[in-house]
Amino acid sequence: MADASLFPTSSPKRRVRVLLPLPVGDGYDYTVPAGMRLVPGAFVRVPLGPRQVAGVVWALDPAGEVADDKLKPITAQYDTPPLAEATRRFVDWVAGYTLSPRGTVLRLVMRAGQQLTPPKARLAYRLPDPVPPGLRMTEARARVIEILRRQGGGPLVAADLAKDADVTPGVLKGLAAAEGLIPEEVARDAPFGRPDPHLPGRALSEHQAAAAESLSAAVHAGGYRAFLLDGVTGSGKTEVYLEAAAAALKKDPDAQICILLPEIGLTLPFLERIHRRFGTAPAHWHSDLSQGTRRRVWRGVADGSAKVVVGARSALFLPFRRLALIVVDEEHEPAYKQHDGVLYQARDMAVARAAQDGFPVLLVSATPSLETLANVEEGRYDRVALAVRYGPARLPETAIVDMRADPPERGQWLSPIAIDAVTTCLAAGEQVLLYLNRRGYAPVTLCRTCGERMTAPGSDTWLVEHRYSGRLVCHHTGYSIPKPDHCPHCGAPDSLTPCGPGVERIAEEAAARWPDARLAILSSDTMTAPGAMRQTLERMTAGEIDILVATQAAAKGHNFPGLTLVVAVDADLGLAGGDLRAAERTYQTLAQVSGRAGRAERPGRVLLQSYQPESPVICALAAGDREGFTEAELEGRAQLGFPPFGRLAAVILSGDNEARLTRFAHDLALAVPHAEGVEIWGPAPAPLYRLKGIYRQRFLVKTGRRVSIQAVLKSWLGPIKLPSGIRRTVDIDPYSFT
DNA sequence: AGCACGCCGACT
DNA sequence: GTCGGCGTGCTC
Repeated sequence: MADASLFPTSSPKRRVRVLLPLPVGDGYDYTVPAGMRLVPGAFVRVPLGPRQVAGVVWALDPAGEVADDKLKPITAQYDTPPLAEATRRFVDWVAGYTLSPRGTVLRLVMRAGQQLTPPKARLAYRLPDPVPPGLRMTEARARVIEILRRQGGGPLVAADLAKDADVTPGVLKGLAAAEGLIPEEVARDAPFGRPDPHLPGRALSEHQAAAAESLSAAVHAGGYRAFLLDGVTGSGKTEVYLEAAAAALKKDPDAQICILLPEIGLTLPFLERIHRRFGTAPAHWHSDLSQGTRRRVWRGVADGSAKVVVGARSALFLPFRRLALIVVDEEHEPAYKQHDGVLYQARDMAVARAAQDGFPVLLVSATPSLETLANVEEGRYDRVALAVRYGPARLPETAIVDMRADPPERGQWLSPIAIDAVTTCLAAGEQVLLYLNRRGYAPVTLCRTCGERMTAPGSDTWLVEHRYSGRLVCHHTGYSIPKPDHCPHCGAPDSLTPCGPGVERIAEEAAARWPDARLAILSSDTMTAPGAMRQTLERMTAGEIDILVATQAAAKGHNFPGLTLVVAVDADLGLAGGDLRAAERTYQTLAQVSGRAGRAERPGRVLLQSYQPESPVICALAAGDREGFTEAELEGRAQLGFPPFGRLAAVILSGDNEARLTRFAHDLALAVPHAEGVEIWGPAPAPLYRLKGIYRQRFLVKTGRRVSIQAVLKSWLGPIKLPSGIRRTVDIDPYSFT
């Protein structure tokens, strides 16, 4: 028998649970190599099959079912600060709520993966203190030392220092050799500035000051509270919530603040506004940042040096250390709903995060969502109202044009009343916005000879004519073809006819009617060049455009001082279709578009062209009666038990084999649970039943508000194995139903 | 998510 | 006879 002392009994290896940013659920167990000290939240590199992946230590000494001898050791630990406990708890909660594997939620936090490797170090120089007295001085050396002095002694990156002092790198090397400079490696990334909450903000109106005061008080008191900051366009909501952010920073200089915006709201002017308020540029985050910026922001948030973070919905999943306030601007925007991967509603997740961590959350909108209004009514959220427009601007006057009584000429879309209004407006040298939320020339193309409706191959989607590019385009699949001369179905020549209007067609009509007016189209697809959209918006602001024909790309947050007339070409658009939120969304969009008119001294005018002028949405808009509209909508939803009075989830099954898909959907229907407060409808063909050769069947699940819809779904779907070739997605709180 | 293993069509 | 298509399944 061997001497035991030669073979030291290895103490049982320590085991940790590592969550990986992969759809492998709860992660795997690994052993900890000797000498490695780990805390929960530590970022580590681990072997996974043949490769190495980054993950996060989720638990120390987990109760592991996997045998010890199967465990591999952790490869290395990253220098990144550990993921804060609050952020880990948030990942767990989101996974549970959205019924997604934890790993996929962690993937949202870890993003591209390269954040973990520190940026390349660069050579920098610092001034010794004191500067050695015997140092031989030259003019060049004096300039170098002067620049460093002004920067508090450095360190400054060598390349920048040489450029600023107008010296060659040799001068720096020589100085360093003479010990007049101390070389140092610094991280390449520019550090984030410390925001100064004490800078004077913009002067606030009485209303703004009062609102800012109540929000700041809540921030100061600490603890969870949800607010709706409710005010019409132009009432100065941004200034108010920036004061709340300042209050959070005054209370705790290490606090972090997350300001969420729809992607489209992340404009340079907005960022500059925040820069001015805090004296330093905020960190900003969205889906197509460059790799380097992404890493800089991610690391800045992780180490706590980025204090004010402005970003699109995914910013909510940054690795915050000390989140103290979340602002969700334009909270009603459907853009907060994530549509692939983990399906989440960022606004709702933000509220959950605030509740978990115990800090305030501000939802901001001129046209709040019904969910939020219901929460206000039931006392869960506090409403802070900003009723009065800041400055000289006034609310526009809104009128309905009954298109049945005042129809446009055949083949045209502007009614005589609207035409008169535009003509008058142009004569006065003022600007007009013709709003139609439809890209392209015509939404439908059909053959006059055989009646064939042009669709994308393998899909039920229509091809939209774009005259601008001379193509027929599918807005859902991206498919596009040059517009054919002959009907592809019956071969008849010159038989394809555009049906209905898009912005291009309205622009054509306007150009013919007002040939002298300067006209521009604003929609996402006429703006292919980067910056083209911004350029058009700037020209509009500068008064270089008389008539802007625009989709909702123009609806958001821009200020056009010369704009006095908005015509909603088809105010009914969006009301059709069985979408639960159609009316709400129509109301919000049209209200936002209306808000574009008359922001300057002149009062604005809004014309809503409608074929159903008695519909509640149109009437409420014309009367400016948000309360009335809200009441009616909420009443309708309450009767149906729809959100916010019940919970809703969609289960979508998809696959390329139609028969097998349908069969499986019916099998699933047989297993539907029958329980109090649970209703499941389906299967039914989902909207866009066939898309790129993939068929989709849908179930809708509705439960009472007290029922855990997640538990219902788990017990129903959990035991049923998915056959191959069929995919299943579960969407809690579905928005578009598509 | 990767990556390997595994079972059926067109080719050096 | 192989090369390779991507369906299926596994990674502590």
